[in-house]
Amino acid sequence: MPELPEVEVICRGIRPHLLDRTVTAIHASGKELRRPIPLDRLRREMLLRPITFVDRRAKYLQIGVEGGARLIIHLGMTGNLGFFAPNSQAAKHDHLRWTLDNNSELRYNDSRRFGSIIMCSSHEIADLETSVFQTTGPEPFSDQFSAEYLQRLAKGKEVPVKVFIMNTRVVAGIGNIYAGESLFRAGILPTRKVRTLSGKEWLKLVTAIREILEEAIACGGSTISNFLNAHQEKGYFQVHFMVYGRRGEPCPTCRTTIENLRLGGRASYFCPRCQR
DNA sequence: CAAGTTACCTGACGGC
DNA sequence: TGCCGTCAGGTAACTT
Repeated sequence: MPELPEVEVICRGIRPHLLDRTVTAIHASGKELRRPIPLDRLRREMLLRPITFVDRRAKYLQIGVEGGARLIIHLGMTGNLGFFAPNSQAAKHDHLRWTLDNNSELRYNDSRRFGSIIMCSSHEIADLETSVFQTTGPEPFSDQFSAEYLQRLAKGKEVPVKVFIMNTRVVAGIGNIYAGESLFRAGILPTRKVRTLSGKEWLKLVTAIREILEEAIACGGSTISNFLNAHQEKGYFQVHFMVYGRRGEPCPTCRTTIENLRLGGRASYFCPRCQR
């Protein structure tokens, strides 16, 4: 489900409800996610400690508590976090619930269970960049993410550009939808081998990625089937999709029929005329 | 090493 | 109505 914009929208939605509150109880469904939920650790590190920050890094949410411990959540394909009133009915696939000191609840729901819940103690925080985030590349809005950086990394490589920008080691937060939409805006075919892109093309791509992500965040993310923000509201960036899911439809720019193929196992949509 | 494939899991949808 | 195959917003562990 969530790429960078959706995770950012969730982050902004839950932050005001969490800051300066404390967690008074934690309940789990008993089902495993990618890995077992470390329930004892969560209780030991989080309970009764005021929450000091709520942030996003790549597609991870980070919730810090006083004393330095940090909860790190990845939503996988179908994970979501929401805020709920006291005593409201739990839904199917709610796998983790944090009760706050005002009795409201933060809930983690994930039907496919590809997400992960990681609890870091205060003395594990210093090593985060070489542990949890070891395979996580620069943020797309950081100075480190530039045309020069991409061109250097791409040198001599045969990978299709869409697969390259979806590689979390190359850049954080870009998944299948926003990779495809960014390539359309940059006028670059998803199949292009990265060693063939010019500096000018890399710059167009960096700019397109930043614009698309910003616009998607401003729209509250994209709701394809079930993404909802922390207050169970839909995003609406999906109405701005130029190519994603539009096989057989006319290109919004030139009316050429949108095509579709599989790259790295993922559906990839493009306009064969606007993208070269 | 790089590049391609598979596995993890549930649910929605289309064809028959 | 139901059964079956295919696909889905991610990532890492495999294989080649």
